[in-house]
Amino acid sequence: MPRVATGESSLSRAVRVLEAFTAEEPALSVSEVARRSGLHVATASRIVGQLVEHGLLGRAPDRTVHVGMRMWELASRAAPTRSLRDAAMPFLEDLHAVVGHHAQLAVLDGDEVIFLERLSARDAVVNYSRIAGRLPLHISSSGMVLMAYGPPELVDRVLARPLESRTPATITTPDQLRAALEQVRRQGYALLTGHVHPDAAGIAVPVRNALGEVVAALSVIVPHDARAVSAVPALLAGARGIGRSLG
Amino acid sequence: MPRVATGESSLSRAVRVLEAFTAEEPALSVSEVARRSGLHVATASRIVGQLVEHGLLGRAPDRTVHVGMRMWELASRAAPTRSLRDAAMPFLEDLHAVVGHHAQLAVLDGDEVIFLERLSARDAVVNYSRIAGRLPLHISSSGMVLMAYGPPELVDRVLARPLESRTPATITTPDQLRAALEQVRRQGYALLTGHVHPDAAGIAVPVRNALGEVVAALSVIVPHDARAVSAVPALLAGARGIGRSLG
DNA sequence: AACACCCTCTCAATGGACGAGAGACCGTCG
DNA sequence: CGACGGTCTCTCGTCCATTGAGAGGGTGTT
Repeated sequence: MPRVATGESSLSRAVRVLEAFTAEEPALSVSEVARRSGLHVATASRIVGQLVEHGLLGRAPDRTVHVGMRMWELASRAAPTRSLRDAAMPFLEDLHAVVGHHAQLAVLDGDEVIFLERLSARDAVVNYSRIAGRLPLHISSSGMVLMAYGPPELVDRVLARPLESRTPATITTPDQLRAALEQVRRQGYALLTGHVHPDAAGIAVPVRNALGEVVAALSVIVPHDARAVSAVPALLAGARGIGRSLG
Repeated sequence: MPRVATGESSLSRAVRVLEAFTAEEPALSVSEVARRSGLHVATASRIVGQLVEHGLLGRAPDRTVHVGMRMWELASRAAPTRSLRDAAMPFLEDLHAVVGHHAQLAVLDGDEVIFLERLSARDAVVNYSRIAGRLPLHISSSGMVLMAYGPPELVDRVLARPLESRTPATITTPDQLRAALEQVRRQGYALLTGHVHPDAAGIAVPVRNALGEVVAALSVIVPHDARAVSAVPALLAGARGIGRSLG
């Protein structure tokens, strides 16, 4: 198309532009967008201009660009997990009210957990997960549940790459992982203490639909102490409620 | 570009494809996408294919297409209203727990209300609003609040077009609207009974940031009876809390 | 078997997208 | 002040990605 052939569709470039925006830096200059997306500044400027026209991006008075309302609207109104979220919300609220701290709903996407919803108390322990945020499967209790009840080849894929370590407590060897998954299946829940953060414990249970398939993980993050495990019954009850609501 | 000139950017076509998906019909065939977006089937097929490759759309085993996880992820992780939603969530939960039925957070977008979040009880009265759904300003209590405290020209723009009517109680004349807005400003809250649905009452209050600017509306939908107005203090308290959290 | 869909591939033609460069603008520093 | 480094957008010639028609293969219904 230009002097230098690229062999790439113009739609890909637009997606690269959209991918430049993160939770940490939701507002970028055009130059910054160009840098992150690896596009020529003029190209980035043009694409950003078009996306702004369509409302997928928005432009602030200081000329910085951010994800637009329309983008959020299009993605949210027809989100693939809308029915799951709707079914889960009341139970997530109850769980949060009873257990406090963080209550979360997560699903499997690719070989990672993605968090659909999170309710947090103001004085809660630290939590690195965010809504629409991802974590490696072996780092989070939700991920352990999804792995334990997921397709067998999933574990193989996860083990095909080195297990990223975040804290000294992180599972790092295949044997540890397989043993931990076996324990999850035996217990019916996953309890990870200090795997994300030294002072936090994550507890997750599977959410099953009417067919008994595990479609999500319901979890809480609480302080790492002896009472942590007492959240399990509330989690199990919530997961059953969600499953029933899924119809 | 082809035999027939269009004068339209190819990115526009991709956006048209994305806009084909709605909350009512989140899964479409390629032909249906083509019909809704006004594109040639071959073109729709190609664009859908590309969007699926990038994860913005997903394809089910039955070949129908739906909005993809990645689309939701990109839109949600850097959503323009993320900080507002995060600040509001705890108060929305409390409000919902106390008042029951529906508790909602909405902002102004264009000349419409768009709902950012909604917590609903299982046995709640009907409610037509959805998350990422829109309503005309004069139809919802949230819209009335946003109009009452919004820029003056907003009311003019709304009145420039005929006021759509949903139920016999809907405000339909400019005089009614201006009087109602004046009342909202006097009272500090908007109470709409039977404007969305005969048996439902909507009550909304403004959410102000540290500068005193109205940035959102906090509202509840409750059964239309004498106790409805008793939700006002809880709403006002919640709105103040959200404003303080916005920092 | 005929029909009515559906989807994707191929194809030639062409117009929209490309990157370089220039110009406009801003704020800062010496 | 003027030079400078930074931003962003516009123009422009080149040219390849994009386009719609049509074909071909598939599926499900009549």
